[in-house]
Amino acid sequence: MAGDKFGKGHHLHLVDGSAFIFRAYHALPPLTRKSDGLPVGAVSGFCNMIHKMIEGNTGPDAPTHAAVVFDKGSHTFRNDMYDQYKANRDEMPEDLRPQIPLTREATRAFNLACLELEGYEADDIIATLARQAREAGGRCTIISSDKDLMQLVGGGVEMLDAMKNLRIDSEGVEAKFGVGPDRVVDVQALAGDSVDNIPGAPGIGVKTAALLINEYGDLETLLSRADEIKQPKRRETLIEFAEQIRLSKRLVTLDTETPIEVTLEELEVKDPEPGPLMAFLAEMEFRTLTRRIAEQMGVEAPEIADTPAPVAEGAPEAVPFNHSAYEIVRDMAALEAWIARAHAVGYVAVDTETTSLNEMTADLVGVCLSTEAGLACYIPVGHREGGDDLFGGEKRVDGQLPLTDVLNALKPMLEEPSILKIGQNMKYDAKILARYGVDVAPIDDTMLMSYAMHAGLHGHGMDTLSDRYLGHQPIPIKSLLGSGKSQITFAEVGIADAAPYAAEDADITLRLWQQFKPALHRAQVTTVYETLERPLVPVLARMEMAGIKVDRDTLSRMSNAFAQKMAGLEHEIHALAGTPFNVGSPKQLGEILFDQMGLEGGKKGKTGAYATGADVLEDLAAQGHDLPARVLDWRQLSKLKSTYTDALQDHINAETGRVHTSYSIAGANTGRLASTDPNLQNIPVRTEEGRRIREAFIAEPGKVLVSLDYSQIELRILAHIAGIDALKQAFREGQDIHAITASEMFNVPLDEMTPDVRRQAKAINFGVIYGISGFGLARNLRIPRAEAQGFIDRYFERFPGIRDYMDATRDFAKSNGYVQTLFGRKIHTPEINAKGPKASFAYRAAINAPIQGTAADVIRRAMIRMENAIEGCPARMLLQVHDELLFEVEEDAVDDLIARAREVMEAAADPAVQLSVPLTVDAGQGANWAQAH
DNA sequence: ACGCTCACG
DNA sequence: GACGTACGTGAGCGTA
Repeated sequence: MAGDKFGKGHHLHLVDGSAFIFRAYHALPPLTRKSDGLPVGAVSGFCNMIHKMIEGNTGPDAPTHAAVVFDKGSHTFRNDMYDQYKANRDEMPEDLRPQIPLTREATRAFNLACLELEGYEADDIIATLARQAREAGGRCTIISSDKDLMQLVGGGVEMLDAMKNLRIDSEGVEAKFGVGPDRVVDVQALAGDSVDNIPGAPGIGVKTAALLINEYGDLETLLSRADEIKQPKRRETLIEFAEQIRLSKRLVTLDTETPIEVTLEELEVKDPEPGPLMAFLAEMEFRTLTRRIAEQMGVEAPEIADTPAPVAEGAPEAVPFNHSAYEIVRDMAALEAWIARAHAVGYVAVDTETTSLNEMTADLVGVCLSTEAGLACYIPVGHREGGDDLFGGEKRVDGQLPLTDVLNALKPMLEEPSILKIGQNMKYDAKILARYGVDVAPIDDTMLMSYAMHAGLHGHGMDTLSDRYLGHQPIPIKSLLGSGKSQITFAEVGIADAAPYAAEDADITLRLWQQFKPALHRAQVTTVYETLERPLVPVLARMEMAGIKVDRDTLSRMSNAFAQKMAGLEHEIHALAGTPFNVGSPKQLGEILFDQMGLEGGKKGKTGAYATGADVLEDLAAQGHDLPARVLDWRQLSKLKSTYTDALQDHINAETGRVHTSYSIAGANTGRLASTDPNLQNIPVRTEEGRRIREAFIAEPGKVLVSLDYSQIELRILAHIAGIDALKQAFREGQDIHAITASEMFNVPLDEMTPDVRRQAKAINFGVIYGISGFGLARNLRIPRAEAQGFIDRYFERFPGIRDYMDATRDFAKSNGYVQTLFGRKIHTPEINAKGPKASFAYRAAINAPIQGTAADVIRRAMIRMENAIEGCPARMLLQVHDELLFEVEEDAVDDLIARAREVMEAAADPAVQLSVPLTVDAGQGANWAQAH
């Protein structure tokens, strides 16, 4: 019979592989491979199920042909029909994702045909093959319990629930749906399916649907005669939702004509070959299964090492760096070859070279790709002759492909969902390419991988990472561009010099990725990377590109006013000093105050200069000295003018009229973002004079700025983490948290609370978040140290949970070298076991990091979900200021935006973390940021 | 390049 | 018992 055409007497088994995987994943604990921590629980379960199935395939029902069928990709033709199809499905768990390709390998290792088809679900392939088997006169058994497949039963096709070992034939289907297999889709179309998000007819379930179909024969007859139905509700539903029901039917109906390129004859059952199967099982390190199958096959089980592989930190690279091996791409054939390489391996490291570090204005000069360690190319597109002539007519260097040709060729690859684009600080490259109409996705980012694994240990720039993890020092960019005044742009660097530098960056990035990818699992920060780092990249890129409108005239007027006031103050200060000096020089000011004028309390810092900080000057001013008081005023104005009203004007983009900040994702150790060029996270707000600078941040005509900020988020997180019932209750009841603290500490009833007592309690609450010390609190409250210590003692007495939290956090940091946020972010504290003041710093940072970091995680989650949540609302998210999000919204959509954004922010911890305190969000709106805040 | 000062959360 | 401190950032300025 072997080799015969499939037909009578043959029996095809079709396994719903994707269902196997999910069942295996959920049934088993999260096993990991011992040598490197790769998650393999689902693969293990999958192999056991396949093995068990093969073992049981004896006797008259044994298959002559078989295949395991998988879903491929998440987008199918059904999504084109209905964008909500399966839209309520959760994302695939992060530790399952890397196991998916391994299950394909497992299938092949068992010598089973492995089928999948882009754009189709496994069910469609199964439907197609089952139809072919039936038409050929053979039998077919579908190994699955998915009711969506029941429409295929009949005419020699049956289903088998492998778990319950239950065969389902036409009668079984009728028992389940109340109709025969041929009418299953009609019933499903009416009943809908919440799991797959099939809408169906509202209020009609399987029972009613079967009743109706049995009465009218089929769905179309039912719908055309819907007006005959007696029950008014039912009648109206069927008439009103007729189209939705028809759509549902199309969604549940399986495609029996998928273009699968395999013949039934090719699916003939073959015995597993010991070689490849043993090799795969051993590679997965499945000890028990390897031994058992080896015994059954009568072969020797391969040896599986029992020790974790050594961590290759700082190990020398396997492939040496060879700059002359990099290719300069100068023709389309070479470019196409590189694109083909990316398609072949499914990933590619990408790096762009540009004329400046400002992504909003930089021009593309070249693109680098790497698909393999040591193998990289440079594609020059924007090199120009240096030293432009008198007419400014810079000439394009010869030997470069036209920019548009290169972009047209690269765009499909850079946007191809099945090719992973790897970058170091990919937000930069993505923004550059976005300006050339390329939407890079999906991405991985070695900087963010390092941040997830190594926050607190070292920086995450390419040079640091290359040195540390590849033992290689990259070519310094300075050697190409020079520095200072004579610095040139990358466009002016000769292609021959540029290529090794540029291609090397892609090579390094790829090598780092190869090393970091498995290390991410070992460090158990995959979820942090996948949910808190990587998805933030496109969100921030869009915020930065949106920018915020800043009114130059407002700033300019303020600058002039500040300049006038400063001149007056400067005059007074010089008069008071009796001599002109540079008020902006702390050194000169210190000498004037403490040497010349002989004021008390001059303290020199480590550089030998007097300290003249605001606290020092305030003390002197409080003693009645005018000069330091004037200097304080002058300094405030000077700060506002130079840092804000002047500098901000230089950041207004000529094309957009807006200011585009850049957020560093891996800048702050705790998970907070940092804003640079310019920093829009420290625009003044605390003093009235400074606050007015926010009036220059405005909405476009017809739009409004809306600010939403978390109320007391860090204290709420502290109350949750440390489990302080009194504080948690106060938050639940929406009470004044500082007043409650004061009341508890000083035994003052709430209605007798004075502002001063409340202020002290507030300082203590914040002190706790910062890793409180008597010295620090004393300085902040300007009270004697002993008194401050007394406050702290009383606070710990009243809220012993705080002390427990601090002790537990310190102990954890000491034994693990890091602390964690509620979402699993790790912040390393390498100096916690040092001696001296360093340890004190590390201790306080360790106390603070889980609280600040958890708050940072929360708002990151909100930002990542925000774009979906406000879709359709004419609004854009512009800025993040740690606990605040600023939006620009069309006037008539303000209330809608506030409602939606608030909902996302308040629920941002769910479902990963169930906070025992509510998160609440305050909202404001106005024509400018001062009003909105 | 580095420290000081000060803006924010 | 002494040490030197509130946590996390970035920018502009003066000084070396």
